[in-house]
Amino acid sequence: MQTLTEENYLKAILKLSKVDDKKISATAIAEEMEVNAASVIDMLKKLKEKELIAYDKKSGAELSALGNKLALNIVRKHRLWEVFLFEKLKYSWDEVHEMAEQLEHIKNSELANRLDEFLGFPEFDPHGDPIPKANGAMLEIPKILMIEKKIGKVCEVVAIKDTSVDFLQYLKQLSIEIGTIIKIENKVAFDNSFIISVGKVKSTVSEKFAKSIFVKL
Amino acid sequence: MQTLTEENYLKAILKLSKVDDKKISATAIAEEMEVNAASVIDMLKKLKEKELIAYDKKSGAELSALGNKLALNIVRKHRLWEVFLFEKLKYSWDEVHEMAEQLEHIKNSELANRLDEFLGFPEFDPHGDPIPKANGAMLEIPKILMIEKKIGKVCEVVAIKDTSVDFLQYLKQLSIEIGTIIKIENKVAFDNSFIISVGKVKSTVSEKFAKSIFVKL
DNA sequence: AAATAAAATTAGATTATTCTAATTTTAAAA
DNA sequence: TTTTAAAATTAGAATAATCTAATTTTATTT
Repeated sequence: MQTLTEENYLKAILKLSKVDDKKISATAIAEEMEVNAASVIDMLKKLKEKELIAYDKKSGAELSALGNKLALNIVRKHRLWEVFLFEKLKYSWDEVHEMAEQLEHIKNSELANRLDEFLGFPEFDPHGDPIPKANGAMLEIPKILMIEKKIGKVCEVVAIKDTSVDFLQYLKQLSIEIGTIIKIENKVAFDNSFIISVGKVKSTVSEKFAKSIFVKL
Repeated sequence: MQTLTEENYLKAILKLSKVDDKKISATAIAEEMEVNAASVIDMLKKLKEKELIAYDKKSGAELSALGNKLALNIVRKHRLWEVFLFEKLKYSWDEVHEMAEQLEHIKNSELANRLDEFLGFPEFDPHGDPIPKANGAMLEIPKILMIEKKIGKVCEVVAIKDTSVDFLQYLKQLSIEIGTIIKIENKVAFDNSFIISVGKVKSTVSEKFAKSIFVKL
């Protein structure tokens, strides 16, 4: 059985392993989790002891088969709870993450599956991220960052890369949600900002914005 | 903000305050929570510091107005989550308590009310215990222990006093749940056991059993 | 290769909660 | 009232997770 803290480390390592192929250093984990690198080293030792990860300073941290399974299951629970909060309790998408961070650690071997069934086996969470199945399978849909889209293209929002409350609230203000159709009206060469239209409303958004949102390929 | 542990102490003190008018001693709390009395003393100091309880060895522990409110809210969340697990996720009543012990500590100011609304404002949890309202009000229905009922009486189960997994599973086996009608067929003077019938099935149950189940007054 | 920067690690301290093993208080019984 | 038992308390240690402040390794630049 893992503690809540161990689970959070496993989740962070899983997350970092998806970003790119860079080695997962203690420093990277420390930054991701906003803790001190010294704390990370201690925990990596512990997780290695428990055979949930492999770790040496040369190649960094890597989840073992078991560690990967556990981490995926936490992500599964996190995203299922998000769907519950969003669909059933009518929370907005900028509110669900924080609660799901707590709910994902509730222990019961059947809970994820019961919740999954109750929710009608959803494929995606409210931010468009795929929900891992019980066996760890995850449906990935072809998507690219909005920044890759050319001027004049019309695209559909399928996922949000930056799920911070600030960004999600900004999106809500712009009436952008999963499924929204956005047209790339123009790009400003000066600062790489984008002029987009959502319905009949035109807005100018930053380069950072265009890198934070996924659209259908 | 209270830690999970502090919340559990408050809950225990609330529970003990309902049992009878005996003073709530450190020892009583230690027994209820299955921890060492020394640990209890430390925590009582802390809760007193935070003005969540009053405590001195002479009169024991007592919840402050704030402490009472917090404790009631935990009970409220516990029982609402139990209803969710029972009604929506189809867990059986002997399974819900343990998960609700975890879920009751999820932090979000609106959560209890959202859950309450989603569940249709239930009055009782799966064990027949009343669910405190947002303002702390709690509907108590007139009930007595089955042991008080005379031979020949027919009574309706309205709540379970002993909600241990062992007892709940035993009840499930006897097809007894909230709302079940039980007839007191006879009592055995020798050991105070009860001969009861549930539907067409007669069973003999112990005195302990008859003291562990509430029926409508 | 020497200098510098970045990353990893160790040592030692801190906080929250718990424990055991005394010790002190209080209450109950003889 | 002395004795005994129960309850409360203190002191000191343990565990999990964290931190700061070195120190050591490794990598990068000149």
